[in-house]
Amino acid sequence: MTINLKELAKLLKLSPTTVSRALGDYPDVNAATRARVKQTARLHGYQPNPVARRLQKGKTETIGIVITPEQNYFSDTFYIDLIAGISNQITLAGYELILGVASDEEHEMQSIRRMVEGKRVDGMILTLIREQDPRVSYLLDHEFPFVLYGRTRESRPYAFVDMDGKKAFEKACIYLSGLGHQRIALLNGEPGFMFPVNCREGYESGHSICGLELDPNLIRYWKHKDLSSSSYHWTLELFKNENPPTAIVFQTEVANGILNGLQELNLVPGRDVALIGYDDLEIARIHRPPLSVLRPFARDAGKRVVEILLEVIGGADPETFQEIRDVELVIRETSLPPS
Amino acid sequence: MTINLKELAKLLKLSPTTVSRALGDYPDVNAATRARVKQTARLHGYQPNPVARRLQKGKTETIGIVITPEQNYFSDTFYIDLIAGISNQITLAGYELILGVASDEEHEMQSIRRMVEGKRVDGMILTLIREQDPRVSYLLDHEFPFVLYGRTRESRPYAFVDMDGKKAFEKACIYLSGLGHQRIALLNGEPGFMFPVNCREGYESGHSICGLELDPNLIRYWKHKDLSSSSYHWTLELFKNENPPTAIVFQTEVANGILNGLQELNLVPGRDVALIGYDDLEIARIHRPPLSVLRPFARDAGKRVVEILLEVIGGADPETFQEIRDVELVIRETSLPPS
DNA sequence: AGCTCTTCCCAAAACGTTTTGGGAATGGGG
DNA sequence: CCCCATTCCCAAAACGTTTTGGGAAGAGCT
Repeated sequence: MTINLKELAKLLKLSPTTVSRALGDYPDVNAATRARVKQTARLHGYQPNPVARRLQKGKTETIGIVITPEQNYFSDTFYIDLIAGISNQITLAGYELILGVASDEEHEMQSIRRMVEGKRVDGMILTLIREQDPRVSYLLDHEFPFVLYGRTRESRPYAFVDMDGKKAFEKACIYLSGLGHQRIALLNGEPGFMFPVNCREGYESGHSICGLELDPNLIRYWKHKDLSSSSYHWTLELFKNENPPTAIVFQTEVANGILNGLQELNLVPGRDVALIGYDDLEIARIHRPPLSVLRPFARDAGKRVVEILLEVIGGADPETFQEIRDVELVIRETSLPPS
Repeated sequence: MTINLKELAKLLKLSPTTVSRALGDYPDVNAATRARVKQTARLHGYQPNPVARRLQKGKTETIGIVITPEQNYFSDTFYIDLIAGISNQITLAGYELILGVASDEEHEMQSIRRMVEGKRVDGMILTLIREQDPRVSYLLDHEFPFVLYGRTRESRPYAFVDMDGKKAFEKACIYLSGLGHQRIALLNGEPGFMFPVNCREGYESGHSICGLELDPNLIRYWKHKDLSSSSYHWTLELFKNENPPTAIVFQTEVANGILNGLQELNLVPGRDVALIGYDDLEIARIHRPPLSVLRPFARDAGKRVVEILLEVIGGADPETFQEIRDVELVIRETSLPPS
């Protein structure tokens, strides 16, 4: 049904070589023949067989990503946007995106090994980065091209795109402090991951910039595994404090837990407690009152990750691609002065 | 760094043919040599280059799926489980899953054409099926292997795995009717998709079984595009009715909108209005009170979809693979008798 | 010894591209 | 008229497998 190069060449009374080179816009083929080739190629809907092409080129033209839903990926629509951005850009480059799904760290590593050692991909994208991340060491050890969405603690140079979580939480604290809040709680992500580390740094530097006192009782960590129940739990705990917070900063993915907690306590978001979440998820927009948020641009970041990965695959120095992107503070109705 | 077949053969002082056949467990190679081959293959970490293998075999050993986040895929964790199940089974079979992300129907079709006509996959999996689905016609026209997760209106035979949405909503209505509810509302999915059609059928047959009267005012449709706001809106509308419902059945993905609506109206879920959602999403479990739900098993369904697709790719008759799976009714705290 | 049957192995072809390394015309300059 | 560029094309090799179609050696039988 579908035509291949040899048949197309026979049709055109040309050699496969010339047809291939015509389609590849090589300069050593006559403009007229090139046009003729392209014309009939289009006519017959010829598309080079990607498998044959990959074998010859020694490239898979494929990049891999492994997700771990159990670690609460997709309930966070932020990651969907990221993957959408990645996928778009990959398609634009004529590449393929292969997806692995792993239930835990062990399977995740297994999936990566399969892709890398099985020569199934030319490069990898990593997300949900941990402070000590075995995936990063593995890929560095194997000198395999990769880009992180996020950062890790690793002395060897590598490419990454990350959101400036530190500055984001700094901004939030400064803004809240400006409104008069003095007791700001941080409901932070699971320890072990890198992002919460940055959040905490920003939280602390924000406090120090504004001359606010840090109270360890106001910092709590939820768990990926039971996102909502742990954030609910810690919200209740925060207000058992003899000197409870007047504001909370957090990642929007746990908004539900926090809001449930506040409702339980008969505290009205915005009026009784100021809230600023990181990530502009749907819940932030549809909640009454709508939540103030810190907004990263995931789709754009996904695009950038792919651009960089393709450069790295092409042999560019990873160290030259380390981008930390700004995050916007969007004021809605849950960031008012303390009552 | 990695060894290939020819090198391995040279090491073993055997021909590539024999090595290949030894690894492939062909009977025409001596048991002792087979063992020796496998041993050294393992020792050197030999893995056949999948690209070369695919070229020779004329199979991509890859299957494709295209998702449309804008049509609210992943915010519904049900689909994550589905993809997880699919991915697991695909990996088990030694296949690859390539993922396309499309923003609308046009790009979706484009992505499918690329996979099919570009010979990038051996088969496709389709989800979020519409009543008239151009993807299905396209694949049937091209005699390309595929399996639907869901059903469509199409006279030609095809393979599918679907949840019994009809029986699910029938069950829900019968249960509610048994509790004494007489005014049951249906907040249904977007028209044009097949699933809501089944839901409605079940809703209606449930009513007819119980001898309940159908009131068209109690059936409303939300939109994928603004899931939460449209379901919020229709919840408010339902109670403007002079004879408002005492129960609502719906898809759990719109639970947030409904719960917000009820809160606005000062109606307590469970006490003032009974609720049964389709899909056991996290929100159903963490909400106070926890929501009664209809629970399909997505992970298992994903596994089955892949099994069937591999059969169909292998040449099996698609018509013999049409599975409609039961859905369990899980009673929690929002399905009490009317007050 | 001659014949057939197993058993075990292999050379060569094939999959569909792209790349390499020319080579045959043509045209222009001397 | 000869030589050298330039232009345009192509045959063959290569990518790394699997499959095809034997073939050699040895065993068993008459």
